[in-house]
Amino acid sequence: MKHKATFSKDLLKWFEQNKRQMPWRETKDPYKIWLSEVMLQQTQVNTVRAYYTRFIERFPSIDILAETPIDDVAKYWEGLGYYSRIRNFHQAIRDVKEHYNSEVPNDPTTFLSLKGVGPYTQGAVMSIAFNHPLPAVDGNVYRVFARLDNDHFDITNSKARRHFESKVMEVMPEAAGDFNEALMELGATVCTPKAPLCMLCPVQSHCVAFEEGSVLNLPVKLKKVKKIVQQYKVLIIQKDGQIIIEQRPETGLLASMWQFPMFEMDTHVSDIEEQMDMSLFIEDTPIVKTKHQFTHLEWQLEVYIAHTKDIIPENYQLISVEDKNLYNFPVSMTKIFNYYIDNNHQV
DNA sequence: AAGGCGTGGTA
DNA sequence: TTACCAAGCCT
Repeated sequence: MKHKATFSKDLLKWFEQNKRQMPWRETKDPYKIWLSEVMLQQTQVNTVRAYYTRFIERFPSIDILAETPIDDVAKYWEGLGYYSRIRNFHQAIRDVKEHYNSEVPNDPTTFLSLKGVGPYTQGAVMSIAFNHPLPAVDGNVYRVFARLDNDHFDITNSKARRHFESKVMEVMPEAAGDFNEALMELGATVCTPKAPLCMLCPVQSHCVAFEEGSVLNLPVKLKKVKKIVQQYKVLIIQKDGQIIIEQRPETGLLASMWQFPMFEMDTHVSDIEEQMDMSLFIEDTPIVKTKHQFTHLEWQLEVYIAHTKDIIPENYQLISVEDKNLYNFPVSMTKIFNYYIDNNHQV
């Protein structure tokens, strides 16, 4: 970010003048602030408002909540989603009554140990209620700092939270709670994911992504692609002291590379013989089972020794083990080849 | 450490 | 319709 020295002051000034009214901003009660933070996890402000008000009217204090059975409490969470939140919160509140004299612990480490309190909730409650100088990094903060610093760090990476926490701490002012709230408020109302209001942004002059025109590309969030599992039988077919290989198609996965003939796991021997136009004797048990990982899929391979006396069709190649360096094999096949040699399965 | 957990809103 | 997003945490 640019002008690091004045960033926090500019943001706080904007927040003073633009913060939205919310029920939980009308109190300094740590219990109520905590409740609001739990409700706001993965849930938008407009959804939370009504739930928060009803909940606090019914359970205005830690003692009252702690003394109510969980099933009665859970009724006040119906429709809000992520229901483990209320079970964990209720358990935590009972712990607070039991072990901390019904007062929210004014100690970040103790507070973090409570059920349902993670790094975000710890930072948010401790800074807003007690002004501890801790970061409270949520999705908004990822986005705001990724843009301020034109930072292309992948936010799905497990190291992302710590990465952005350190950025927050570099500019953390004395008013920690207000600053954390201001960052989230900015992300929720101005520095939004799809249609950010950069022309209204109070820290536009600090924003490198705005300068570079990369705002809409940030933050970087790599797509999670489900790995497809493919299971194959791999045949090492022996004939007259040599073995059979084939070349893969010119396009696609492992284009034009060589491999042992392989067939989907549930292919019957008769179908294999028909496809290869050869008669085969395939041994009953695989000599080895291996896995091979690609970016987007996984091969699970069972390797079988087979024998034939037939003429080899033209689309196959009969080679000697010593000639394997003359052909281009992917790692998966090289491993099988080496296993085959090292374990004396040769003819 | 990657997946599961809920619901409502938006493009 | 589908995909993605929204103040995360637990296992």
